[in-house]
Amino acid sequence: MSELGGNSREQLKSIIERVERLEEEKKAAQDGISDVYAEAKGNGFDVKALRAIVKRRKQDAEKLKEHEEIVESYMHALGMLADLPLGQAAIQRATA
Amino acid sequence: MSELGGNSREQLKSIIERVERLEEEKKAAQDGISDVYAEAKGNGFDVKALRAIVKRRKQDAEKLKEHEEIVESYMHALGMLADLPLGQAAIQRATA
Amino acid sequence: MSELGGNSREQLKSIIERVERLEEEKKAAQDGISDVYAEAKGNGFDVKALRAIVKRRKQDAEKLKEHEEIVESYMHALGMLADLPLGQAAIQRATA
Amino acid sequence: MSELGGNSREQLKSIIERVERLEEEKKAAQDGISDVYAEAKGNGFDVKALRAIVKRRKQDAEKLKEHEEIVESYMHALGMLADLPLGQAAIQRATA
DNA sequence: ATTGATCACACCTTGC
DNA sequence: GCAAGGTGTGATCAAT
Repeated sequence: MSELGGNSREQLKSIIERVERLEEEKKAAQDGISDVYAEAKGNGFDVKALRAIVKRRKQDAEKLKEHEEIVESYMHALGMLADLPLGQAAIQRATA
Repeated sequence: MSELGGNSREQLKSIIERVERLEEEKKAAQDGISDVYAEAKGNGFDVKALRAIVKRRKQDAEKLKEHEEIVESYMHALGMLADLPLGQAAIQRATA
Repeated sequence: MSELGGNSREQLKSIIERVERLEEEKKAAQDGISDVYAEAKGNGFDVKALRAIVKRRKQDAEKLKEHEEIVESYMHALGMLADLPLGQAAIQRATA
Repeated sequence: MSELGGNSREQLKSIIERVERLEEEKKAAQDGISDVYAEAKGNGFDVKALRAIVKRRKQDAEKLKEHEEIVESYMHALGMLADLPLGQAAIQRATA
């Protein structure tokens, strides 16, 4: 059967501790979210609608990011043209 | 259509901001976990085994026991599996 | 551009047909498995446990043993986990 | 610990047998696919290209199915008109 | 029922 | 050509 040397043993302990620490943080964040919604509900808000808003905003952010990456790639492709007048025009067309 | 007064509007803004802040923290924690495992893998650890350790430690002892008892009872009901094709094959391999 | 003679064309057709036929069979088998589990669930069986049984039986005994030895050695290297936060908590729960 | 009565025991055995039988079929199909490609390779075909063809044909089939479902829903929506002259015209427009 | 994470498997690619 | 590591896909699982 395989055995772990003292060095690996320390590493292992560190890994487990770090993961468990992070999982606690993750759970804390999730609990916080639940709390916020619970409080909102107590103040008369429609929690389902709130979740829908958050969801939509996240999707919007993703879409924006995606778009910016495309623009980015265009910019890069046009890179060597960027400081010339006609290059400027091309960039304008690509990002319009 | 329903409208929100200035007060509720402020509340709403606060709710969304708090949730989004917490979701960022949650994501950061998850990313951190992935990073730790990736690093561990780079150091030669068996990530699957690491996950098994964390899971085992997290798992409610009761629930785990329950699951294992069900599996156990099924195994028992199958008479140690000896009369099923794959069971035969497994036995062959084990005794080869 | 490369062209296929009549002979190769026939071969090609045969290859595609055979692969697609086999992929249909594969999918049918997968669907059948899902059906069996769904039916079992309807009869009150714990599907997760059933999957665990099948998995355990399928698993190469060697490989399973290997995995468990790694987990084992990790557990051992952690000195039975007693000095980690979640380990403490688990002990608390177990002895409550 | 939970025990299974004789009736359930029979059911359980049947479930496991059926699943394992289906998994064998699934594996046989997968192996057959690999064999076909291997044979094709031996006959000078580019396996990667063959896979691409099969993949594209599957995608096409899915797209077609999707399209037909939409048509189907239109047909259904127009259902009560289907046997009247003007209804026929509407269906033609919807499925064009 | 929906979503995100994990897992298993087949595939591809790189290095030898 | 093969073995090994990375990638992608489909299924399962957990949490919501």
